[in-house]
Amino acid sequence: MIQQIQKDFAPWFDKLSEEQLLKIVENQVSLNYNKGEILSKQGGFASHIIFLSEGLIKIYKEHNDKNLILKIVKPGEFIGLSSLYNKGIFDYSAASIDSSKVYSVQAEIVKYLIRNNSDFAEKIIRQLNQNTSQYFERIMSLTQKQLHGRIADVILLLSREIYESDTFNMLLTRRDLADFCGMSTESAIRILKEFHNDRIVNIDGKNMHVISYQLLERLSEVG
Amino acid sequence: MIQQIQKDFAPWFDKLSEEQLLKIVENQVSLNYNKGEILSKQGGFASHIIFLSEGLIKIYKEHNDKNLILKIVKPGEFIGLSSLYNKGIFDYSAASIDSSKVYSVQAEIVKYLIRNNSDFAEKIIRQLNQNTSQYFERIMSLTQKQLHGRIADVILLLSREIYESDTFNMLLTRRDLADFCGMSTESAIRILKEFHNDRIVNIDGKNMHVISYQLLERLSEVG
DNA sequence: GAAAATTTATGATTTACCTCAAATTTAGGT
DNA sequence: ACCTAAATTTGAGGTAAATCATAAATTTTC
Repeated sequence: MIQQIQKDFAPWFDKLSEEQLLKIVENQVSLNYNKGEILSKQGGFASHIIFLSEGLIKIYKEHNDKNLILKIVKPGEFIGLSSLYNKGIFDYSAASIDSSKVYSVQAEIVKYLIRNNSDFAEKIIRQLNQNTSQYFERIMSLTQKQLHGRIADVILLLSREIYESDTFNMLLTRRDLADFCGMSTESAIRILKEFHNDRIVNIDGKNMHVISYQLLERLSEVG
Repeated sequence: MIQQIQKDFAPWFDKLSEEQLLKIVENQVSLNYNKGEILSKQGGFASHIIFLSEGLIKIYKEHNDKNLILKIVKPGEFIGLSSLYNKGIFDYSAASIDSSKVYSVQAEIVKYLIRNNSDFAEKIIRQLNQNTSQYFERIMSLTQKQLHGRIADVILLLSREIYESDTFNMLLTRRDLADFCGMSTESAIRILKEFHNDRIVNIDGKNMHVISYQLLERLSEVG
């Protein structure tokens, strides 16, 4: 059990003491989620930090029936870090896109580690800043680019950051894609088809193959 | 000198050792900026963290001739924290809205403090998460609300967070306001005038007086 | 394996907002 | 105080994208 956690968490916890590692093991629970299941709800108590071991999670904000997907989280990342010290309330919801395996660790333990292990604290700050940098990119994409640029951005993100391949099953529905890009589902569908017809990507259902990164980048650049 | 810094930075540095405080004093420089002057440029080296002592700063991203103001920073906050550990590059620009006084501290010193003072590290994380929470609100405002809701949001922000009064000189130009709300300058002007005519706010040049928070909140809510 | 529900798809219509243009006011520099 | 540049304002026209409507295809459920 300890070995498994050490392995999954490796880059995060390699500098922990035996005692600190034990504290985690004792205050953690392993959970499995099916596709579509909700891990946390916006406004709910953020008593735990979730570490994603396998699968794919979307974190999103809800506003007047419409959702905006803030981030797609892949294995090796924490979910809920930004709720630490933040009134103990999640300010977003999280749902499983694929069947996922997570470790749920008590937030107090993470705070304890931050206080007692400077290496860990530094890693947390590093991660938070990486997230912020991503959020800035998202803000620019969502507010300064029109539909084509935004769809180009999400395809580039999926290919490079999430699946790390030019061919992948994106799992996300057209609606998810639209919610990620801040547009209507119909618009997302139309532009995907356009990209397909223009031989920028090859799309069959949820299977996607990037034909021209160059064109996608160009679309991303011009907005 | 030390006294002045201790006073200005008080909530941040109250738990520092004499040695740590001295390290800051020795690796810091005090600077004054006039209205309109640029403190840091997107893409430039983030070798320093800026602590705002007096004045008002806007941090913004540049994209194809258009700016998006990410945040208005008021005294007591750091600028550039999110660039720590991040390739040493600022991912946004910062400019003085009012004449401002800042302390510029070497980033390495801040990293040193994070490593050697867990209380400080915790405060940094707390601040970063507070910022992130604000950015989430911004994302929702910018992407899910239409013009009226966004202008309502910025007025509420200025009144409650920045100037903490129902009557204030907002200093920001109409263009700044538009850049904050992700809309054209003309649209910002039109909606401000509309709010004025509808007796939601009283506007005379850059002087603003909030008449009805209730209506602003309602506009913010419905988007 | 049929029924129900969700997702994907496409066309027509509407609209919120941008862009352009041109006038007026305000601010900044010598 | 004057001159120039920048900021503010208003109107008209254009358009990107949302919404609405409806249908087909796919997935989920029992």
